[in-house]
Amino acid sequence: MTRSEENYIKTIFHLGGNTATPIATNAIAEQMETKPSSVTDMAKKLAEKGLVNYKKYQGVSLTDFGIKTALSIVRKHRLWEVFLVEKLDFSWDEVHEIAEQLEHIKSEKLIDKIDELLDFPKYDPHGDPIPTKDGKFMVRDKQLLSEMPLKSIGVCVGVKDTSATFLKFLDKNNIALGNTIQVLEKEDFDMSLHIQVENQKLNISHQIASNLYVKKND
Amino acid sequence: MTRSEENYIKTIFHLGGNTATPIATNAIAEQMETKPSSVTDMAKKLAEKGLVNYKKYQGVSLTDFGIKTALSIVRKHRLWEVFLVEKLDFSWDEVHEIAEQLEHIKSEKLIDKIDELLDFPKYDPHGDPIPTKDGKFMVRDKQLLSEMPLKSIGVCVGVKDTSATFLKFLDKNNIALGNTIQVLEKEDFDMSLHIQVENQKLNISHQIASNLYVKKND
DNA sequence: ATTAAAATTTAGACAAAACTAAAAATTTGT
DNA sequence: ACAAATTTTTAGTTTTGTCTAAATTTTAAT
Repeated sequence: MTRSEENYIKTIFHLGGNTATPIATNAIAEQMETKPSSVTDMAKKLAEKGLVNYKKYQGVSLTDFGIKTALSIVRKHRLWEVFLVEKLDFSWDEVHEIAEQLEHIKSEKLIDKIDELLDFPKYDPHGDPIPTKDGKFMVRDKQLLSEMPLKSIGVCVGVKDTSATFLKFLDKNNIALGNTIQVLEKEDFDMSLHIQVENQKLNISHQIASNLYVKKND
Repeated sequence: MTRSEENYIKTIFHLGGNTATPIATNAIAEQMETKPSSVTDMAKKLAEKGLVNYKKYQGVSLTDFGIKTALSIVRKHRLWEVFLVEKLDFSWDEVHEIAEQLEHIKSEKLIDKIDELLDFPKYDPHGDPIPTKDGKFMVRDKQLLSEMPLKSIGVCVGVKDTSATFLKFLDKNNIALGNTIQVLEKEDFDMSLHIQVENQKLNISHQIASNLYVKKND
């Protein structure tokens, strides 16, 4: 697998191509900041190799083999992120770009050793689950903060947007994974929220709330 | 810098192109298992970028900038090797291939953090010096075991050949860096040596002896 | 049900990095 | 010194992954 092939597989996976729903050429192109025609070319190549299902004009979806491959790349990416944060003191907004490179390192043994060194973490620094060696991963029951009912209390368990700007915003406002969050008020006008994070009350926009995952207390 | 450019720079450095002596196109091609014509192409490109001195039919040598670049790659390679051995329990015969990939990861901060995590090692697992961030490195006063005078005693400080087969041979014979070695006898016929390594006496061929570096006791 | 708009594919081109085969320059042997 | 051998370069081709522009198919709207 070339680096480029791996990036396509990963993108299709993230766009949901692991289900039966095929992903549109355009959607892949947009996500990868490339042209639709390039996607078509690669779709043919990946179909040839048995990684994706592809029929002209019908979009692209991953085969079982493609999903297995995607999970292996995602596993590497997320384990490297944990490594960077836990062992090298990187902050959660710095690790994505570096992990984008490290995920392509070819050595089964290396990533298994990293996994072991980190004591087999289940989640990455952004709260995303890390697939195991055999491709299984925890699907945590979580919901967007924006969808939590009024007064409900939960624990912040992940972010949807992992861009440095969003993560830095959270840092600045002392919102971190593991924090307890309660929805105190919802503003009908702009859908902004008044929330309490640990001992601090603050207002956040709908856009912020719809990028934070919370596990509701039962 | 592309991965390919980096590999050329590194090869030229290892062939001694850091000195004023230019390296022959053929030598580079042979080392890299590529064709001389490919080397010519790349030489032009690297000269264009100010990394090498190149005049037709005159061979290739690194510019100051090229040397700086080479040292940065070598630094990364060797630090990753130490990391693999010290933190992930790889053996010294497994790390080269993986480090060949890791050395191309682009992040100054990453390699500096790895350096720090390892407590700024001076040598890699094969005894080769690790350049510092600013490109300086220790040149240890060492000599080949094959050139040691009879009866002299030294400490094993490095290997010339870093192939897995050679390193495994050393493991099998309990020869490791840091061991004290004495030359007990030299066989004129085949230049083989009778040596004592720590508490063990053994015979080694000239080929083995000429791939082991020793620091002579003063 | 057509037609307009949008999405997708095809065809042809390009850059990087490699190759082969042929040409040119350098080195070597006598 | 000069022919032969070797080394190096040039010229032209290939592969991978990308692009643009044009053609085609699908989707949406009236």
